[in-house]
Amino acid sequence: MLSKAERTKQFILETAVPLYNEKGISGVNIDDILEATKLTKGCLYGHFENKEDLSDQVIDLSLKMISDRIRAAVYQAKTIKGKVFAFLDFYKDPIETYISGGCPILNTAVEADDNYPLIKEKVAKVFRSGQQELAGLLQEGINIGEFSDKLDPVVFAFKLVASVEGGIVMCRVMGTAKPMQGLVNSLKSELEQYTI
Amino acid sequence: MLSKAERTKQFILETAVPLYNEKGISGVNIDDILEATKLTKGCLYGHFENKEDLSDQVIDLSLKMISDRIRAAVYQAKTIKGKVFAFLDFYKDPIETYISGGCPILNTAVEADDNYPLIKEKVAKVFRSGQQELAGLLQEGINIGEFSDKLDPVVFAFKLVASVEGGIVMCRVMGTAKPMQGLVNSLKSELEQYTI
DNA sequence: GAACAAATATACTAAAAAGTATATTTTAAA
DNA sequence: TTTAAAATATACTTTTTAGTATATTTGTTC
Repeated sequence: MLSKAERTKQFILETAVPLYNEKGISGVNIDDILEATKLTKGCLYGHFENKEDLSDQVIDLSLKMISDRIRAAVYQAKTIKGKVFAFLDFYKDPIETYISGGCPILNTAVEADDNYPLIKEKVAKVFRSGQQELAGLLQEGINIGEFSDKLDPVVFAFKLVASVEGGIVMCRVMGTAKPMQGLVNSLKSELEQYTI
Repeated sequence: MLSKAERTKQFILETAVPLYNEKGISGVNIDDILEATKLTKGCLYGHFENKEDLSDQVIDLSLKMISDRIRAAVYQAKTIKGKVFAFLDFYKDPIETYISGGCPILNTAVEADDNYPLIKEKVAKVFRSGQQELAGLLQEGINIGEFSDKLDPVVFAFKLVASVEGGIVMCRVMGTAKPMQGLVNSLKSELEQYTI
């Protein structure tokens, strides 16, 4: 069983995750977190050195949560095509996202890019490994004869992730999930073209 | 000729544009701008009511600058296909962007989404009109027989913008422009498939 | 080129945010 | 169930940032 302190720390991190995703690292302040958790400064600073330490751990958790969740969704499907479709279906509704505020990978990428080199590198790792897994999946599909070898796994994997991530932000800001359906369908039928 | 004051105000706005694009609205502070412009508070507050007013006008300028620039690039090309390709080529290098820090439309979208409803609506307008223009272009291509009517202009326009915007962020954070080339080529050959 | 208005600089105050010292409460092991 | 250590709350200080009052300088119009 977790100790009281461990549970409190986890509670702070989990409560902070959506706040950070919505407001961004520099947009969140300690008082926001104290209000959301109903805890006090003394308590919070007992678990984290300073705001940077907190931010760092919150982002770690956000990236882990979303990565795990996407992997779980993909894992469910049986065929390669099914797995790719599951990935695409994951963000079917870009308005009500798993973590409130959109995709924490992209949100963090945008903010970390020119401001937080360490966090930037973490996000890069997530993108790289996600990319690699998707590309590996597509390559496997080619190997077992599910897809034509005309399909470039690396390029298509990037296209899948980039368009979904961009689509989420666009839908959110325009206040409609509809374009996402069209996008996902288009990407699915693009893959269908390579299906043997 | 512009008055001294008008020139100073414009200078402040133009100097602030890349700062806002890199650091985000809540990441920029007044002192950053004073340092970059070598001006003083008295001067800055002579031109802007407060930080919100400044932010608002900086974002307006950023969105206008990037929109104008993309339109100009697209305008150059003669054929419809050429125009779409020009759009895709615009962000060939996502590292060294027109306005330092990536695409201000997407960057602003991410931050404004849950925090600045007025700015969010401005970004939405930019996305909507950009979308509409691209879709209109594609529709025109279908009308004049340049593209097959199998092409869904609205869906493909969204796909173009979403994938490019997502691609920019991913490339920036991973520190490589390469995947963008593959993406752009893939989108170009996708359009080629619909070319008669 | 004087003179007045407009623009800008200086030096300050106010507010917001981060961080800390210490008191109090709670947990959990003896 | 007592007690010492750990966790949390309170009340503060420090730092950072925004904003303002006023002095000074600079443009521009006659």
